[in-house]
Parts: sequence; structure tokens; C-alpha cells
Amino acid sequence: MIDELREGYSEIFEAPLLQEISEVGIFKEVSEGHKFIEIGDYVRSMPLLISGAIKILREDGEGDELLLYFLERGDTCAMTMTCCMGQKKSEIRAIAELDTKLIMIPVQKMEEWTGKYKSWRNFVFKSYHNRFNELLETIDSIAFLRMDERLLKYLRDKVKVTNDMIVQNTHQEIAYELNTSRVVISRLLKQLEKLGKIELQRNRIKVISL
Amino acid sequence: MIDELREGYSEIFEAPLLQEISEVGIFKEVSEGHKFIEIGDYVRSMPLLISGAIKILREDGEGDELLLYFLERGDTCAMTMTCCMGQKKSEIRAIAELDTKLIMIPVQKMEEWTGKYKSWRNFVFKSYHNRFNELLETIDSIAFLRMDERLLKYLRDKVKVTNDMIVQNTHQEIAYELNTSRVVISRLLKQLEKLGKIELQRNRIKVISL
DNA sequence: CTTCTTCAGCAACTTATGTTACATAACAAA
DNA sequence: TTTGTTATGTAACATAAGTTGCTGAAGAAG
Repeated sequence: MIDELREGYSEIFEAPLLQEISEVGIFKEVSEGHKFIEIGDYVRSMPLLISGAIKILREDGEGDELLLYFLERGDTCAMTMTCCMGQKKSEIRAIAELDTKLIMIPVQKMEEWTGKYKSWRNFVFKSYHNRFNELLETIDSIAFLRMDERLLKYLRDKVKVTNDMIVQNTHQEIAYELNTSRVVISRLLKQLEKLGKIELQRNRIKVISL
Repeated sequence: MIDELREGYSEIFEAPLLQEISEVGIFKEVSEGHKFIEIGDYVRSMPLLISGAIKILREDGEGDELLLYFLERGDTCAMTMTCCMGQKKSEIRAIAELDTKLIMIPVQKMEEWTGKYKSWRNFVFKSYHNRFNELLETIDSIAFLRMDERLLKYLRDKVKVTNDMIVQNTHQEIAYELNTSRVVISRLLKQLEKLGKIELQRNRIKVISL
């Protein structure tokens, strides 16, 4: 585990902290599509992402879903962090977007390290900052953009996170994540295809240029 | 200042911290309607709210605005906090909703206290948690609710924050904060009046029951 | 009082988005 | 191959929201 930890975090954390992480952290692999935090769960440890990607989703009472953002290497889930510390239920759902490796840090250590290591504090604050900005970006999208622009942004983000010009999703899945209906997504995707930006196939979208 | 500080924070902070705050904090009064953080500003101190209320707004490139949430007594602006720490520009605008008293904490102390006082750490983490949840609530509103429901929520929040059944706003002002048009707000308010929930007057809305 | 400005009401219309219903295509399983 | 299932395409329609243009009312200023 120590090697994989160094890959992403040796620049960020001081040596004694890296040592402690490797002692108490629990290495975990999550395969694509696996849900590992559900809304309402009590979360007792905080994830450090080593590789892969995780999507964070919000849901209302009626089962309407909305993609908030993706976590990638070097990220942590700030909301999980605040949940742990406050012994609160999770407000979000986390699903592996790709096969993902992570290190789980027990909540007691988080608290301890915040007093003890400056690099940990910086990491935590930086994470909060990043996550706030991602939430603001999500708000911008739904408040200020039309569905066609949101769809474009969705495809761009997806390509970036998966590092793959082929988006492996059905129209229905995209519709869920943008909280709209399948027909609307099909319609807008067809427009994008006519503009030459994508190519539609069954279960996949080939991105040409966005 | 020390008296006003005790009002809201003596339960939360340990005595030596209260002492430090009263030594380095700068007392500030902001009158209703005054903008004291603008998007793009570098913020060098963090506000602790003593009394009053502050509204936090987001804006896109074209001048479209959106109300994110209100801060009240005992709150702090988590986003300002992350901005200070990271030396980043503010992503939001802050305007006093009421006449407001606050204590400004210099950024160096924030960092120092995070290592030094457990009660400060708890406060900071709790603030992050609360602000995340408010952002999520905002996202819920714009993603899952129709405009009539968002308007209702707006009126409820306003009544709560101002502690006044009279909402002192023009339809145009409400339209800005919900990022829609004046005509739409007028239309929906008229519906609410017909339902007996409010009474419309010039420049003000009398709330009957929501 | 008269005049001017701002605010609110309202009708008619456009547009974006959501819904329903059905047809066909792609693929999998038998 | 035949059959069944899931994904996609598309038309026709419904609704929420946004737009334009105009009206009169409320209040401020003269």
C-alpha cells in the first residue's frame, strides 16, 4: 500500500504522516458501478483516492437523481469528512465510476492529525475548497445553463474522467444523472450528432469533438 | 466587543480562545443592503456573525444572479474561510440582508487556532458541514422544484431570517435572486394571493401562512 | 394639485422541456 | 433461426417558464 500511497500523496504529506497513514489506513478496491456510500449511511472513515474515479450523486425524496461531481486521484470526499466528524448521516451517494483504489482513514485519526500535521490541515482545507467550487459549478450548470449545454458539459467531464473518447452509457443513464427524461437526452444527442460532435451507437457515444 | 462575542459564542469556544478573539478580532458593523464581499475579491479575514443576516449570492458571466443561502448569528462563511487559507479569489458575493454586526478574524490566526484549539476545529468543521448542507439544499431547489415551490421556499426563508411576516422586496428583486423574470414572479405571487397565503402590496408582501 | 417614475397586472405569444405512445434496431438467449 | 428484451428514434402533444408590450396604480417630486 505504501507504494501506491506515495504515487499520489508523497508530494503533499510529510514523511511521518505518510508513515501513519500506511499504518492505520485500510486499503480498499471498489469495482466499477459499485455503490459504496448510500444516502443516510453513517460513515466512519474517510476515503483518499489512489486511482480510478468516483461519482457523487444527490437524490430527492421521489427518487430523482442528480450527478454532483467526480472525485479523482488525490481527491477526498469533503462531505464524507464533515459527516464523519459530526457523526451525521451522509447526504450523498457515492458510486465507483471506474475501478477504484482508495485508502480509508478512521475518523479518530483525522481529528488527531488536524491538530498534529500542518500538511494534513492544508490538504483538508484544500479539499474543502475544491469541493465547494465543484458544488458551485454544479449550481451554475443547473441554474444558468440549458439542457443542451449541460449535456455537453456532462460529456466533456465524462471524457476527462474516464480518459476515453467513448462514453459508455445509455441515454436513460445520462437522463438520470442530469435529472431529465430519456426522450429529451435522445433528442439533444441526435442534435449533437447532426452537428458532427458525436457519433451515436447502442450503449455508447463516440465523442468526435466537443 | 467582548460582551457581544459572549452572546453568541461563549458556549462554543473555550475561554482562552474567546480571549484571543477579543484581542485580534476586528469588530465591524455593516448596514442593510451593503455589499461587503464581491466576486473576485481577495479576502484576508474571516467573519464571525454576531447579529443580523448576510445573503450569499452567485453570479454567472452574463450577470445572472442566484441566491445561495443566508448566514445568521453564530455562522461563518465557510467559503470565505477556504478562500483566505488558499489565497484564492472569492467565488461569491456577500450582501447584508439586515443591519449586521460581525467580528473579522485575520487569516493567520485561523491557521494557528486550528492547530491549537479543539473548540475552534469543531467550529470550523461544523461550519463546513452546515454550509455544504445549505448548498445541497440550494441544489435540491433548483434541480428538483418548480418555480412556484422555489418561490414559496424563498418566502419562508426570508420570513425566518428577517423574523418579519412582511417581506420588503419588489417582484423584480425576488426575480433576480431566483434567476427568473419579474413577470414570472408576479404571476406566481398572484396565484399565492388567490390561495390566501399572502397579500400583495407595493414594495412588500404580507405573509399570511405558507 | 400635476407630473414623473417605479412597480405591478395582464394578455398574447414563444421556447424549452417533459410526456405519451409507438415503431424499429440491436443484441442476447433459447 | 426464432423469440424476447432493451435501447433508440420520432411524432404529437402538454406544460412550465420566459418574453414582449402595454396598462394603470402607487408613491415621490415638483
